[in-house]
Amino acid sequence: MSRAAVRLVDVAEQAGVSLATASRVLNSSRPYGVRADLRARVLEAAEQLGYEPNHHARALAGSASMTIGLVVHDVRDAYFALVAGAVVSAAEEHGLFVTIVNTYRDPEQETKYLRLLRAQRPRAIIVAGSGFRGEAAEPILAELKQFEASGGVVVALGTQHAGHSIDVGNHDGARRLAHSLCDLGHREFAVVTGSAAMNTVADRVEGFRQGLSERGVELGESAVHYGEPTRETGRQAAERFAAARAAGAQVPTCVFGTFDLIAAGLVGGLTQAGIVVPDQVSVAGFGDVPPAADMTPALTTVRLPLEDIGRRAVELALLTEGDRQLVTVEPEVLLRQSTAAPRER
Amino acid sequence: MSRAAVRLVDVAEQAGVSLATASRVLNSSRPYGVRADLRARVLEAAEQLGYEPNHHARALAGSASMTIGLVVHDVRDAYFALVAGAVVSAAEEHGLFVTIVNTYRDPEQETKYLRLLRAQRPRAIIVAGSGFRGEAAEPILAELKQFEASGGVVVALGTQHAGHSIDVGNHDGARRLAHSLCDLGHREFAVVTGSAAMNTVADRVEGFRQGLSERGVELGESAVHYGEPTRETGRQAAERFAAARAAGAQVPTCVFGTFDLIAAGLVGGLTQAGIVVPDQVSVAGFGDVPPAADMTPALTTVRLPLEDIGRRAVELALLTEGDRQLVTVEPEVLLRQSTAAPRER
DNA sequence: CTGAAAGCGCTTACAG
DNA sequence: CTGAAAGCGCTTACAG
Repeated sequence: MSRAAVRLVDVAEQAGVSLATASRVLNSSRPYGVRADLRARVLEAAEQLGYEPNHHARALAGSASMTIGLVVHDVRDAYFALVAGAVVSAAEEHGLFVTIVNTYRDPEQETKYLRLLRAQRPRAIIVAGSGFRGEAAEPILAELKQFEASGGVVVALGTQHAGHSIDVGNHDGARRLAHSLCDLGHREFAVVTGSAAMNTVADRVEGFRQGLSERGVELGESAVHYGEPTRETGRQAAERFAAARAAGAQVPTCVFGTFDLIAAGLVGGLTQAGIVVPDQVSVAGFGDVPPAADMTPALTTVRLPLEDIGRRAVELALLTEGDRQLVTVEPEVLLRQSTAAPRER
Repeated sequence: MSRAAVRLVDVAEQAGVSLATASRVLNSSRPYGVRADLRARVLEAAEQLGYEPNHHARALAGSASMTIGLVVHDVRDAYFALVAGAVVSAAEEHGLFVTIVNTYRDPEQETKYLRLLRAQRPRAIIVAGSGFRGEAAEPILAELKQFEASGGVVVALGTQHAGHSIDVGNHDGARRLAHSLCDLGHREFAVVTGSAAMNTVADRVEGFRQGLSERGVELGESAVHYGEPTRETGRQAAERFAAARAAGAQVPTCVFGTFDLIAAGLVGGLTQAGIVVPDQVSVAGFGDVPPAADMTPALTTVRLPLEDIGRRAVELALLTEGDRQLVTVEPEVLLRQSTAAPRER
């Protein structure tokens, strides 16, 4: 119960061996390093003293860092919470720790925290944010490159910043969803989505458009409504649809909210306006965030295999050499009660 | 673009000053430490080289660690995601990083990760789990004490393991909820909750019981149903109530699910069994987890001021001396559509 | 197989 | 105000 933490010297002393020997035992490097009796004495001493090696010293002395940096927009967001959970679980299996930073969808914050993260000298940085396009992405990319240049590994989810990347299935998932909806009989669609500057948004919209196109349906640019990835955006869009409908305008039979939250807002807004989902309009989301299955009606959506993604991300993070990898995963379309065949008119 | 990261010597060299001087400038300690021109040169060199100090070296050399350990049951859980988000935000404001570990509601895991966390030498450990009672808690407590003995600070949420603690309001929130429900006219209650071994459960049940008692209503032990904090537990309980009701048994007019998820299951199960909420039975939850407000009917629940809790936790984590603190926060009862005055019989 | 010693990148008394 | 030097707790060639 001394004021300071137990050090390796303390262990070595108690075991009656040199520092080097104690270190070798505790690092379980090669199997035949240390004589059995010495090994036993060291282990016992460590156990007895409750010794826990100082990671800082370890990292400084050259052994690989035990931490992984995880960059998300906000852990409070269900999607990122699931990603974070998967990464933390996978990391724990490898004895690694995960340090989380929130960037709040702000490129400047992202750059700043990436830089601060470098100071921690994590073994790898996993960028789970949706990334940005164009100019905003440049300083971020620069930070990532510098991290790589100093020996760190970068894993990007859903985008190809730098380093390894995992295609989480935004494009492919939206494409498959489009197929399913067309197969249900829909031909007139609208899309309500987040900011065009986000990769996630662009990927989902493009994937959806491609999927429709493969079924012979064109999605015009005017059918895509950009906003924030929030319930409110969905609700407002719903009100506009309802108004247009009341005014006798031609209205889509199916609306795709590219985030479950948007879709939830759409369902709420339409219902409130007296439009029955899915009888009059079908609504689909993306993400399969927990409440999606429990909404009324249960939300048709796309599930990304987040657990799988987390595991793969950590595996890539552990790679010490070799070429950049590009991993793909299989998204899954979940047809539930918020979509149905369109009514004849 | 050398292979290794930029070091302080590199900066000092480029600025033409000694290591010590460079260090002083970059640590912005006392304002009048270094001559202005030297200071400027150091700053410029650092900027130019993209220097970011090595935290490991810093920590080893004696400056306070920049990381906080956060122990949760599972970040995927909405409650913990919100807590984690709040802690990460607050930490970022102080330039600190948060390392998250998941314990999966398992005392052994918790002990293990607490121990591994010690190796990271974080400045503080915030234990956000609901904690355990009795024997299971002992090794956890021992780890925490050892961490404190070696100079770390411990902050416990919702329980008083060791170190500072924040009473997150489980007891008080449930107590206030009981008042509100009694004021609505209810006199017959049932409680559906998680495992009795969890502090959260015990606190909420006890608080609820006390609140009722203060309104002259007694809650018998047989009216409390223990299970898991899941939707399924709620659903099953609902089925039992429905069966009892169909059999003509006396049934409570109001059921309190001590977790929103349980309450959601209760509402779902009751509705499915043809019992209308709140007309026939009122249901209340606890937590105000995001979907709560958007359920149909919207769920009456208790909101804990998680943002506030996160901020206070980080403040306590930063305390370097002084007595243990016990912080209290103000939970809020949110009366929504899932509760109403009981129907006369 | 084992130990003495150098070195990782910083900070901080201690001299000047 | 500034610099040379010791030391933080480890790991790892290098000798033995």
